[in-house]
Amino acid sequence: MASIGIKDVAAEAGVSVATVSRALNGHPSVSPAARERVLAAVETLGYRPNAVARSLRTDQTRTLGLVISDVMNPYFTELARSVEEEARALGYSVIIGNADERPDLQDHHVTTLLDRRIDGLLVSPTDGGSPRMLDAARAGTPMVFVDRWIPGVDVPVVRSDGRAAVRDLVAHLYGLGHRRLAIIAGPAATTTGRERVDAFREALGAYGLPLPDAYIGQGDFQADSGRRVTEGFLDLPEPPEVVFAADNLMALGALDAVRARGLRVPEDIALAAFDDIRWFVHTDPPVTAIAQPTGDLGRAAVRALVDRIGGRPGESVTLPARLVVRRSCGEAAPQETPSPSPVRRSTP
Amino acid sequence: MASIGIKDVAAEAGVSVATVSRALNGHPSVSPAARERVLAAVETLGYRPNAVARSLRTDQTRTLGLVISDVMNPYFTELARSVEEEARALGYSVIIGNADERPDLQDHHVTTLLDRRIDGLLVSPTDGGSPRMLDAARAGTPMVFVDRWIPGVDVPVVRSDGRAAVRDLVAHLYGLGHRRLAIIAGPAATTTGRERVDAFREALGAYGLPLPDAYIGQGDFQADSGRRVTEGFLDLPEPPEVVFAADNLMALGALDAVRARGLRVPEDIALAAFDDIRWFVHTDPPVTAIAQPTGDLGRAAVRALVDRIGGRPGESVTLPARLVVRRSCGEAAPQETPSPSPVRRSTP
DNA sequence: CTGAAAGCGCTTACAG
DNA sequence: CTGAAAGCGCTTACAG
Repeated sequence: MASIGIKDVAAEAGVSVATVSRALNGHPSVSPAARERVLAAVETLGYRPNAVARSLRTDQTRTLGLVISDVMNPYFTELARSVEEEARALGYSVIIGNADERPDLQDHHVTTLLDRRIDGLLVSPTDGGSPRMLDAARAGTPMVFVDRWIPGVDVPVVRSDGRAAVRDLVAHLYGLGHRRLAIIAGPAATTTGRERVDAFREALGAYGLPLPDAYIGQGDFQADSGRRVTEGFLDLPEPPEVVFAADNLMALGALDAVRARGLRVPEDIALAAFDDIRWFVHTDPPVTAIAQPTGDLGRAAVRALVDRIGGRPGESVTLPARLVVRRSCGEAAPQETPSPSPVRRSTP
Repeated sequence: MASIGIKDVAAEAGVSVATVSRALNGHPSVSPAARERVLAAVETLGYRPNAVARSLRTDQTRTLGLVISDVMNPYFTELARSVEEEARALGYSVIIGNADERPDLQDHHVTTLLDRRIDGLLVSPTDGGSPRMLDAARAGTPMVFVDRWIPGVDVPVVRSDGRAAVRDLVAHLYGLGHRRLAIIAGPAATTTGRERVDAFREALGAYGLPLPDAYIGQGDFQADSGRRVTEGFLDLPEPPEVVFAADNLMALGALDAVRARGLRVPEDIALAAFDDIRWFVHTDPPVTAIAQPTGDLGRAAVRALVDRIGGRPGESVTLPARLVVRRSCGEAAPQETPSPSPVRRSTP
């Protein structure tokens, strides 16, 4: 049952295991004849090198770890996908750890990944970081933060800046006549959780609008919290006219809550969300959202990490997000054509 | 820079590496005193065992490979999540390979996973299977198919049977007065691609309804194909009254196409989908769909695989899917309350 | 260009 | 209960 190894290949080809290894790794000093016999032996035996053994010997696994807050969030799903694509293009595999917004799970995955000796770690921290993660960063484990980061830790950060887009959003809302604006915030332990509130407050300030505590609902980036917070808003003596959800899942929850009360968007209450997803085009009504350049973020993060692994600096990247106006805040937006498809047929 | 190893711990604790290993692996024959000193040394040194070395030695990685057709498909995202959860509960990690419905990518991932010596492979095949995958199955690599499978390969299959739900769907559509029903099919190379068409045809047959070729559009389970096929349907001299998309992504594409033509669902054309997702509650209109017990599938698949790894048989499981009627096929369905939340507050 | 040999960090019979 | 030693499957100086 023992699977066939390099020794079997060597025997079959009539050379030493050293020569087999060299031939397989494209080492220059291998005679064409030897190389040919090795390749033939590999073929007839169906030999496949054992990556575990190779990793132990070379001290590199050609594997990247990606710890994200929540795979079920379409934003992170897309991020994970672009990370895997770029990694594959650069010759790496990626192992995803889903923290589910839980610090304990995040720590579990960081530990597991480190134990497996991944070459580098990409993380979108759920909190301020566990000791294990902080230690790893300090110890020099190649690491980069994506989307969210931990202040004070010397690690490149690849993220998008939503400030300008949030300003655009507030301008849009103000222009529509809305004055009582509320936000469903993400966890204060996350940078994105804090920043989106700050940006929102700042933008409101520019219009002389306040952001009272009652209009800041504490969510956790998951749908249930969006529902709960929205119910709270609706119970207020003076409910807000607009709810801005700091991510798309909480917007889903908000939609649930509004619908459960038999209310309508945007007639009874307007809704906007951070993170754009394809379904927002087809929701009732289509949801105004702030879109991040997700694929670019994932790719840039991988490049930065691979740079670090290679001993190069690894640059931090900040990309702008942009506002996509639809109908959930009132007033008809221009008809949106679905995103163009490469195989799009022109039909009459 | 060499990270600290078992030798360092042994030195610190004043014992041999064998004792350190035994203490750490909970081997019974270790004196309490020795165990204590080892644990203390581990603590002060911050030692973490090297999983790569351990795997080489024990010939097990405690890792499962999961090759799925498309992570961006919410159905598979949820499947992946439940797989990871159950695997973690059983002490395994999982590495996900995203085939993106491409046989070549699927093969890439199967190869990479096998090279890494995962203990078992979970796959939802994109096609009839590459030689590598078939060989692995034949060679006895613990393996189980989830959702899709390959006929003739002796591997347990964990999937859901949608036949009854498709019959319910057709009954629903027929009851609504629809007679011209079309389907956007998945790739014929996949079992689910074929089965859903068969089930649909069979159910139509029970009502004496035909399924003409013109009403079978060939999709690939991705959104663009849903759009393309739907455009084709709409261009027909006699377009169908209902479009049934064999997965949720193609339903998205169908929605795009219908909207781009300025038509409305269900007034101009009805829509139903295989695979239910949370957003279908909030789309315009809410989409009638067939829901699979996704989480149960993922968990059952992991259990079957772990059984195989342990030398046990590993049982095939078939779970029923069920129809969720909403408004996309016409006639108002009863108001749907969002799924109950554990933290749901009762509000006035 | 090629081979013998050491060694990566562990685990585990084998003795004691 | 404990240690010395072999060995998992590779890669890579070191000689030749």
